[in-house]
Amino acid sequence: MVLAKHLSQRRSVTTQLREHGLRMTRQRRVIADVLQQAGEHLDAPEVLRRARLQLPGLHLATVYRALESLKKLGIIDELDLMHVNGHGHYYEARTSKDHMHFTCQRCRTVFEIQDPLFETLKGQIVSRHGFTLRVARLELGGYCEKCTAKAKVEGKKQAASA
Amino acid sequence: MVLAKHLSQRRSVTTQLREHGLRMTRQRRVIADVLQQAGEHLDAPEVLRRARLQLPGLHLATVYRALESLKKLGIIDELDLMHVNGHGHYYEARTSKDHMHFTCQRCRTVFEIQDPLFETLKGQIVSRHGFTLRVARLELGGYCEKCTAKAKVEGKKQAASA
DNA sequence: TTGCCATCTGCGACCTGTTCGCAACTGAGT
DNA sequence: ACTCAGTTGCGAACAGGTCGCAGATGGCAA
Repeated sequence: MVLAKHLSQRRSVTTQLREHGLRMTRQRRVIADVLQQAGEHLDAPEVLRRARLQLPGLHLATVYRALESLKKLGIIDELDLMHVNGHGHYYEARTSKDHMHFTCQRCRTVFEIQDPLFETLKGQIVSRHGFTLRVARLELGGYCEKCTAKAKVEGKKQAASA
Repeated sequence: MVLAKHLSQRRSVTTQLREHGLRMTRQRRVIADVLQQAGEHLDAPEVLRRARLQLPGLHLATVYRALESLKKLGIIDELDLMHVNGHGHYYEARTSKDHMHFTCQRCRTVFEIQDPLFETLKGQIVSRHGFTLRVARLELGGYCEKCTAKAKVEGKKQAASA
């Protein structure tokens, strides 16, 4: 099942690449696989690290070039995750259901959120403005439930000691 | 009217800074004013250029430090605008009504979009997950209405010549 | 199956956007 | 006015990402 899924996705990636005059190379295949199997958002160095398990000579520049191509084809999405760790970017394979990302600015956990209202909102924007939508990125930042509680406790301590 | 608005906002900025142990300096005041008067999203070098009209010796590093402080206080927001021009960031003063940004990846025009559904969606996320929401950034990319039409024409040309 | 060539890769140098360390300066409380 | 923690200008440094090039390789045609 999982294999079949990957094969079918791979074939479609190959086709999509060809439609844009691009080739399916070993490097691009491995990089796309890494992202599809990860499920999670990875940064470029992490993609490199994982891809090198299968392709030891792979270079970071190639990873960036592949990510760029896959992004243009809409196969992967680029995220910032509120820049909680430097100014780098994160990448993840696009799935059928688009989701949002909430990043806790205290513990740095990233939560993936789905809400049908997101689809509704996107649809409304497209139909109202006549846009062709290719990417939609909703990123949220703040405190997660746990950290909201912890921050409240700390706030009281600080107030008491003052 | 405009002046009064600025004065009131400035006082509140000063207060907010003080609550965090920060001072209202000439530099921060000018930088905050530039952003509030611009209305539009500006990148750091553009903020520097405009602020230097009032404060010629201002340094880019100071601009970055001020933007960082104002961002932490929630007075301004940081945007990527789909990185249509390099990897820099854009900044804008936060207003009462949060809005979304659609960037045309062909002509690079940025459209600001408001939709009450955005507020609803944010509210729903907060209430469902117990998050404390501090920043919400919805960035969209694709083709604007004009460019969608142009791309269609070009697509036909290409198909005909092939 | 081989040959061909446009596309792609590894590599290191490079570039852009942002941050840092430090000495001098300054806002704002007393 | 005095004080001093917080701030600034400055240049050097840093991180993330891009580029140019020479050699390798996909994948089409014969």
